[in-house]
Amino acid sequence: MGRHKRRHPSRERRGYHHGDLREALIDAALELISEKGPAGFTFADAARGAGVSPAAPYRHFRDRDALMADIAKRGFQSLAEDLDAAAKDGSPNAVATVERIGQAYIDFARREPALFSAMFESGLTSSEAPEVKAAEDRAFNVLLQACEAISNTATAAQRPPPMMMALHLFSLAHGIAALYSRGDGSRRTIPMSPSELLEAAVLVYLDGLGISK
Amino acid sequence: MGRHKRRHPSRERRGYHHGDLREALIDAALELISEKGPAGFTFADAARGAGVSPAAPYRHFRDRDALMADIAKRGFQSLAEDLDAAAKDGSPNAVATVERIGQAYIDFARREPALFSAMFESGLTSSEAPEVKAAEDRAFNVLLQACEAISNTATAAQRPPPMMMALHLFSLAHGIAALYSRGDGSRRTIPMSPSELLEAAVLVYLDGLGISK
DNA sequence: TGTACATCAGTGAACGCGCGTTCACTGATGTAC
DNA sequence: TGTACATCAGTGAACGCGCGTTCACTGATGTAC
Repeated sequence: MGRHKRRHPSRERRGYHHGDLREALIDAALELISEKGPAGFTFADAARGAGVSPAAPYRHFRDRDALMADIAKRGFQSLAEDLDAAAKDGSPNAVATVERIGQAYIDFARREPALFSAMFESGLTSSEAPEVKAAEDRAFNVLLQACEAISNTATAAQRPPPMMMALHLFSLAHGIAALYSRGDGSRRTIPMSPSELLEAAVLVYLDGLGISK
Repeated sequence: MGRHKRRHPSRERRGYHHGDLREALIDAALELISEKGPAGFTFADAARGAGVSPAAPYRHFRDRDALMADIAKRGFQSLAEDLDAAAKDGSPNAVATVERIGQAYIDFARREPALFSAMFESGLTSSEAPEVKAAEDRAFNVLLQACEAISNTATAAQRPPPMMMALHLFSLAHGIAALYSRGDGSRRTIPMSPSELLEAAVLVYLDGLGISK
């Protein structure tokens, strides 16, 4: 795979020092997650993938869980950036903005299945990894703000609670992403594209709230 | 936890033969999954949990994956039964039926987090485990049939495609279940109950399709 | 009812293996003067 | 520019451990006659 961006794609290991082992370990771990799932690799595997001795990772991460937490945190940061870019991209109107955010969400799962499973299926709890939780909250808030914008433009009589809207849309996008969009072996096939499925769902949902383009 | 039903709760191991080791291994595995996630136990752990030697499980399962697949299959069978019971329970009208099916889905995730993660996050692919896929399809079809019933009662002009409806509602319920309802450490907290969240979402969605009670 | 035998479902010892982790070490790099 | 030294980021050997898996075995159970 190696589809995720590497910081130094052309840098080869030459000499005693690696140069950027931290990044190399993360890349190696993501590659292994792509192949065998979030539980499918060991600390020693990551070291091997980065071409260093099994003791080297301890210079950068306390243990395997710390490496996983770092990956999950980066995943949520990257997702937050994607959602934010979608939120700011053009914006003919608030409904289109919400649509784009949802599409960015399922697209992220398609492009980065290893990050996606590290974020949601690695068994980290938010109390163990508060930084991960913070990054996740940032991603959610992009959607929440878009929902607030919609709510504010609605007539007072039918103004939907933004938090509820955001939770509904987040759940919907997450469900489609996890079941039908993720770009790995656990994706289920359906007789339409995940993108079309999401688009239709969001339109129906917003229509149900009395909001239309 | 051991909250799942045991076949022989009172049967103690006494003597050379276990009596029902297959069930005991599954129970032990679910307990371990509850504690440490779907990747958090070994074949030997399951044997220990059932109180037998590490070689004993080989009489009943080819390997750890076979045990996991059996658990996932039972999970989907159990889910299908729950959804089916919800579909047949009372049914004042089709909308209420769909509501009950959704509630049964998130309730399953709450009650059986170990099964839920074994079903969706164990890394089994449908090609590796066709029986698991078949059981999952049975669960989905309960929802699909309820959607067909709704679609048939709608006026011809606004008759929604049942498959699309079912995929939307399944995704929504799955997203809420996975993020907010599951009864284990990876549940996120939100300022309302998952049940209320789902109820509101289904009502809004069906309203968007032009369907109301 | 008794006996001989087949089958089933366990045991427990053994094996090779790879893991996580530590340790004293050393090569490479940066910096003060 | 050169040199001495501190720090950094690796090595590689070692350890104890538990895993997956196999094997010949044996206790328990069922059945034919």
